[in-house]
Amino acid sequence: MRADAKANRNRLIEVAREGFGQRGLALSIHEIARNAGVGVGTVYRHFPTKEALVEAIAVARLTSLLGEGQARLKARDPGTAFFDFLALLLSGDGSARGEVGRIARRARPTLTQVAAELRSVTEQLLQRAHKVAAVRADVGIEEIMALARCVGMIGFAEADLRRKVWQIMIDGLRSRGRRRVAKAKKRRR
Amino acid sequence: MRADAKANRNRLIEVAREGFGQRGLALSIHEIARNAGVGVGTVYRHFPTKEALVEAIAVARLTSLLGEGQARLKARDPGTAFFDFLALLLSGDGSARGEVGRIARRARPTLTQVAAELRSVTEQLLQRAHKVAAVRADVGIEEIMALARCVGMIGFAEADLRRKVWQIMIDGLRSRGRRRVAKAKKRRR
Amino acid sequence: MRADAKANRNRLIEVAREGFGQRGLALSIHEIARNAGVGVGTVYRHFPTKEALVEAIAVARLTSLLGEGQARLKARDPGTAFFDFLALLLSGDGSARGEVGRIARRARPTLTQVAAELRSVTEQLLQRAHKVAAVRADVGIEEIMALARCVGMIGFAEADLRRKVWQIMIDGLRSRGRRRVAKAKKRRR
Amino acid sequence: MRADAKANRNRLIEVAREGFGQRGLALSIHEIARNAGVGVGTVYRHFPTKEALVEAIAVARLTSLLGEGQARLKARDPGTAFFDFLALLLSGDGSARGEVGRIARRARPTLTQVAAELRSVTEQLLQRAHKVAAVRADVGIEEIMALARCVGMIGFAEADLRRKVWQIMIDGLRSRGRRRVAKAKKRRR
DNA sequence: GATGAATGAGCATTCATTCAT
DNA sequence: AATGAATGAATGCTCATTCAT
Repeated sequence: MRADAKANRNRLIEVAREGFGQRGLALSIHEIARNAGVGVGTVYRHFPTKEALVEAIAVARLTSLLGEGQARLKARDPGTAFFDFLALLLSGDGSARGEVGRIARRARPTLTQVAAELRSVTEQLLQRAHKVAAVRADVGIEEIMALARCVGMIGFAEADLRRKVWQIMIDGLRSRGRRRVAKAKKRRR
Repeated sequence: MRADAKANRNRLIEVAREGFGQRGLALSIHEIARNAGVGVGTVYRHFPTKEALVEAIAVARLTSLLGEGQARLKARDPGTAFFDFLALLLSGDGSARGEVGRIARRARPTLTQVAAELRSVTEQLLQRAHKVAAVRADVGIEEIMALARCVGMIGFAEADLRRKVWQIMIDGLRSRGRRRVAKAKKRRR
Repeated sequence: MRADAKANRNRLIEVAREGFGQRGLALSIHEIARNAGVGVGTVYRHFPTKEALVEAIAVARLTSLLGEGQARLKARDPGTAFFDFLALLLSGDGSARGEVGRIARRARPTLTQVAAELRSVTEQLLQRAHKVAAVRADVGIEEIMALARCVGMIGFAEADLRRKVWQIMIDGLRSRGRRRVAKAKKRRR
Repeated sequence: MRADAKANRNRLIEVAREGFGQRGLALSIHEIARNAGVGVGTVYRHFPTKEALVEAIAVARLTSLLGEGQARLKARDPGTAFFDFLALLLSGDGSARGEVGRIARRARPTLTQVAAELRSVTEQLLQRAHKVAAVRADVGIEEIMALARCVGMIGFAEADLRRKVWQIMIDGLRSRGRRRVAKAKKRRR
């Protein structure tokens, strides 16, 4: 039954992530339970409070991003590595949006820890990209994190908006020589 | 009496806008009433539902922006006019954030109407700026509106994040010749 | 409508007192509301938490006892005055029983204040009774309050038990000369 | 395996008795299970419902008292025997308090049976004490049982109150000749 | 017009109980 | 026999909305 429980837990995180992405924190635990096909008690067995569930979602997402980032630290082309990773960073589904994000950002040891590591990896990727002049020289880690958080606030239902903003941002970050190429690609879309 | 009622209405919009900006939709009508110094009944006299109040806030904000935009249509320098207006567009206080924005965006005739007009004015300003090459040629009205909505989602409490993102965006929109200047200014900050 | 509200408040205290007396803290606010013929919201309008309602009940009861005690301070016969008052003190309906009492006794300014005054009045009545040797000399205020609290824990549904214990206690408190008379009366029952 | 099960059962009764004494019926089965170092399922294997557990606790306690009482039926000094037994009767830990007692008192064959036997033994001890005039003549079995139940309602956390009331009661029950001695002892405390 | 008392649906959370492993 | 995951009814409490004054 361990396996079943684990499956339930993952199912819940998945269902809740989608739900929060679409409807924000207003989504009730009852509805999450219904969508996941379990009773409310099961949700509470896995996550003692709604906030704990939100945190679990955030930790899962950041941990996954962290893995992706670390994998790219050894890539041949630092520019590609950075921009590919950035695409992932900006591809959130809005589950971090608004109040959800605010809760998630309340000092929660695990989350804070993972967030710090993620930032660190991002910074390393950025520095490597800077070295080959793939990124505008005047853009630092602060700017990158700010953009990521900003885009993260765009909701699930607005995938189009998200993609557009994200394209503009990435495009704006490339250093000039590169940008021309990027624009060319974009035009061809 | 009319004057009193009108004053109450404006007072309510103002108080509610601030409140929603800081605390999101979780802010209750009771608290809004208390902060405005009236009874709940009075809030409901002016706005039949909470959503109606949210819409009124959005309409008030967009109407004000619309006025600012129209005034800038006759400006001498289309570049300055556009970027000044953009600054206003991006200076929201986060009252459109998250759930608030979602409600406001539900098809509501008045709001839709004002939003369309605002978009039209913005487009005109953008075109005028394009003519003098003040803005990157590959940026269209869609991109501008997307950026504005995205930044609008950043909450009140995160003014710093907002300013940073906004600076990066505006900077990224200038056409190359101009940008150098902008960057120079920014560096000196 | 002030009057209606006041009536509702009193009705609620009355209904809740009876209910808690019979069923203890397990009685839900929903049931109290139903018994009082109002919605739950109305209960919460008058008492912000369940504990506040419990406190209100206790304060009402102690305040009433306080009045009775003060009125008896000027009585001609201190013995009769004391024992009559004691009868009131011991006539609680069990609403202070068990957990209810424990909550009520948690440091709550108003309640603590009234309780202190009640104790003071009881002490004065006891001292006056001591002067005419109506009460056993070795019984102090501590003993009286202990007995009162103890009897207060007997539930509503056990009025018989309450009366019996109470009779034994009062009887045991009289000084010897008096007791004989009391016993005689009791025998005649 | 039988032995294990038996040990578990006793462990549960012990743990639950303590817990209920301190926290009342609010104590959950989960916590009892945790404190006893078993799973909830094991609790339910031994006691089909929470009420059954409460009853088992009461039966255990009364059975133990019954044994003590029977042992004292042959004592040389009926007065000492009676008052010693009374001390045990009044020394409950409050696990019968409030709601717990109410549940236990709901007609439950086993419990009712044991309670009747306990009452019978107590009555015999009382009668023997009456014969040597150790107890006030006007006190019957009803009074004794009433006092015992009353004191039993005083909670664990209020050991002082319990001891005080208990002292007063026992003191009040002695016949006059004896009481003087008792009082003397008490004074010396 | 304004007020605030009343309403009750809805929410997060708890916990006795069941049952697959 | 024991375990603990799952269930869902029930509870305290909030809040948008209505309506008598």
